[in-house]
Amino acid sequence: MNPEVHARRRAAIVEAAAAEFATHGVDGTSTAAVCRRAGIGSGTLFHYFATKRELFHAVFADDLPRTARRCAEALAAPDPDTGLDLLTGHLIDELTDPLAPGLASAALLQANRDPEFARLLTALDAQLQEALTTLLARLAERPGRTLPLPAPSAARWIRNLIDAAHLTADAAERDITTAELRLILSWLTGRREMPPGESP
Amino acid sequence: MNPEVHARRRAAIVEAAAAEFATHGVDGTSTAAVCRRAGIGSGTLFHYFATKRELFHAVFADDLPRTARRCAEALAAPDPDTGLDLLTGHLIDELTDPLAPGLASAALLQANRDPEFARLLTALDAQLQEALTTLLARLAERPGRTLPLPAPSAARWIRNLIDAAHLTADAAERDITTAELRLILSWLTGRREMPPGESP
DNA sequence: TGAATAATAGAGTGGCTGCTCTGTTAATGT
DNA sequence: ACATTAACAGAGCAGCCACTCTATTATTCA
Repeated sequence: MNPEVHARRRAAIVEAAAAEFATHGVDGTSTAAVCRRAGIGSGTLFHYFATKRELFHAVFADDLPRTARRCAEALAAPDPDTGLDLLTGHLIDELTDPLAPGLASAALLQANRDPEFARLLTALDAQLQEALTTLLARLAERPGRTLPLPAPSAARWIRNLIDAAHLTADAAERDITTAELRLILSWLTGRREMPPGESP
Repeated sequence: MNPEVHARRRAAIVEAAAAEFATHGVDGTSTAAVCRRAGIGSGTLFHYFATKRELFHAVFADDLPRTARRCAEALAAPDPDTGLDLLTGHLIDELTDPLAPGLASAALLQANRDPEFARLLTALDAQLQEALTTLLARLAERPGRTLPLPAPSAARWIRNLIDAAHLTADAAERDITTAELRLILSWLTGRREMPPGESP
């Protein structure tokens, strides 16, 4: 089969699986449910993925190259502040994905008992951590700019904060949440002025 | 049977269940595994709890009165800062529980599909949210004390941050994490000075 | 064209699960 | 002492699950 077609069909299965995993968790999702949502037979599912576990991994593994590209773009920005805004902007945009909270909690649970999956998550986190740390270190070198925490710690808390926002994502209050999140991030990155449009 | 004995045996089962749920999740935990760990037969388990779901609820429901007591103590403190330290201190102490990350992620997943459990978690969160908001509002009334966020928002971010710390709890870096957490909390509560023992 | 392989469907299977049922022992109240 | 109820064990059951097997159709390529 044309490899492009193969990739597209595989991606469609992964998408259906992501929706099921997000709402029912890994163990709560039956392969039959994924097949129904994807409109395929079970034989087809196991033709593309050897096990349910491998299917779950695929949901997250597909994010690796995208994250890498975003990190590279942010690091290539002329200004570290611009790069940070770019990177955190992407992360905040992902808060609008209604599947995000469910997937995040399913992933955390799986990481507790699936070392291979834990390594996958670690790789994803490490990409972000490294890019954020580099950008923050560039900021800290600027005269008159001091960070309240060392660059690696600040980077970790930026990730923590965004993870936390994911977990409490409430559609009704998302605008407030993201505005406050930006305010806290501006403190973490040592900015004196308020973000544009804010006047508390 | 003596009701005290009944309560003690019930608690022992809940404890065994918590350990299983934390490491394998709700769906990944079989009632047989809980029975083995608790050293009882399946008949006994279902004599104390009608369903597995009810058993899982019990793991968290037992925290309700304890949280209520702590909130009352914090609100009764003479100084809002002292009350906040008391409350956040308890929350930070819970980071040392090795079961916490697993239970937290299991709870998040369950809240997605079990409305009754979601209500239970909401009740737990509401207790904390209310107490924190009250204490922060008292702080904001003080002359010369300004909070970077409104009291309810600040309260929510305090909970968010601690939840996030739970999820990323790493035994090796816990001291660093809690120290940094305290620093961020001192900013969120509008304190000017650094926490004692810190000199960045 | 024809052979080889990929793609797909879906019935079937062995194993596990939550829970029930029955029987037995211990505690309690009168 | 005795009746009643609580506490407990564990065999058994109906249902579900991940995955396999077989058969059929589509695609590729020499």
